[in-house]
Amino acid sequence: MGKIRILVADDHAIVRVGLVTLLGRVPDFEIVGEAGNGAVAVSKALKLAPDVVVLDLVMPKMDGVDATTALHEKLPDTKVLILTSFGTSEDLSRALNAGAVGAILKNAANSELVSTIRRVAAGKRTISPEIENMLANDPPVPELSPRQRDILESITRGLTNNQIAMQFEISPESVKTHIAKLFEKIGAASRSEAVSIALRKHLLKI
Amino acid sequence: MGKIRILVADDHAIVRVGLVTLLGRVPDFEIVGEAGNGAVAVSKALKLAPDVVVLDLVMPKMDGVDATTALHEKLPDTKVLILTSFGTSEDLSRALNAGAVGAILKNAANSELVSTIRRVAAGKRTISPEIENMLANDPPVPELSPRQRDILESITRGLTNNQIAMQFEISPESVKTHIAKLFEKIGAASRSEAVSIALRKHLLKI
DNA sequence: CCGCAATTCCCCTGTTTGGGGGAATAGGGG
DNA sequence: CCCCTATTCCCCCAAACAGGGGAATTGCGG
Repeated sequence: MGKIRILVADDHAIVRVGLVTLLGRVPDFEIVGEAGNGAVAVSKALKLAPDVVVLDLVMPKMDGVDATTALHEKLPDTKVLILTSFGTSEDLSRALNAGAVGAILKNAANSELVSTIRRVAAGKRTISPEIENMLANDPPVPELSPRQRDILESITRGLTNNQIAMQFEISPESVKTHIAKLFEKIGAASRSEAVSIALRKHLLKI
Repeated sequence: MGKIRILVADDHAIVRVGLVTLLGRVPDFEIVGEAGNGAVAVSKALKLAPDVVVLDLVMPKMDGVDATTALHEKLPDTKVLILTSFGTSEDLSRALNAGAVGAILKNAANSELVSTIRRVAAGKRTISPEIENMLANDPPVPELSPRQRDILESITRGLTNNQIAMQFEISPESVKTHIAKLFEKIGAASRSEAVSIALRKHLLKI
């Protein structure tokens, strides 16, 4: 009867202490390592081959989504559990598509976290009801094309169509076309609304 | 030689476990209570009269700024330390103006947190260098008037001047005036930039 | 190979915006 | 009492924007 070997990754030392303390009290759990960012999490996971990696979504160096992608590819048997303080449907669905087995909010009760880790270790996809709800009520917008992301980013900085055209060395007409398709994709009727959606849904890495 | 009596308030159980574990290991610290939101923090503080209240900035029921205001008014001898995961200059400066004695980021090293609590307990204003830096490089924008907030909120929802005028039953000309002054205040040149600043700086309670 | 999305460019048109000016009333602070 | 802000409203005008249409190229996936 082996213990469930766990690696925790969170950029906040206090959260790591909390996780280690909490999970360390569970008899069949064993914390095998800690990481303060996604890159360290991946490299430690490669050495330790834990059963479960508990990953924060927002971290410096490498975020939770990219870390999930890397872990899923290199360690298919290691289960990823996303532990996030809020996050949008976009973030969560990207992490789940990247191969995360579970997702839970940081304000979850301690017992819920423990049972979720047990389920995730067993390979059972486990999404907390709050997150399930979020994904259902606020479905993620379709992925943006690179150009659309560029232009959305420029709009967010307050640039005009002509300035954007100059920045990317394309005609203002093309900018207008990109913006029209972008609006349609994200469901915006104006640039202001587009900025609002972009920032609220974390459509940009800012 | 009394111990430093501490109340911790954070909506994440894991963070509270981390704080209790970490601070519990310090001989002259004593955790006298925990709270999961600002309202509970204030009511517990009133009963316990702790030396230091460690307050998260973002919490349900009552946020860190409002809790700081209440604590500063009712318990002038209790020192408030803001413990935030990110936060903007606006949030931090409001908390400090509300009477917080210190502010530190959640990604601070554990030893730094301990020494900061000791300094705060002694009444020494202690702002972590990162936060000091943030306040210096990104000074908070002046407070908005109620009407300006209303209109900024409407702009963020993507409404046009005419729609905003109808919503508040004023003329479109007045809307234009408010927007012009708003732009000047927050340093925006267009509505898109205004939305960007509003959301980034947490100018709206959204 | 065919379709579809992405990317680029063009036309026209009406609406919206932002900047400039001014002005009146009310209210808070020095 | 005077100043400054907030609030409301008015004028004019050039620039920017959104929506409608069309069209060409590339490249990917079925």
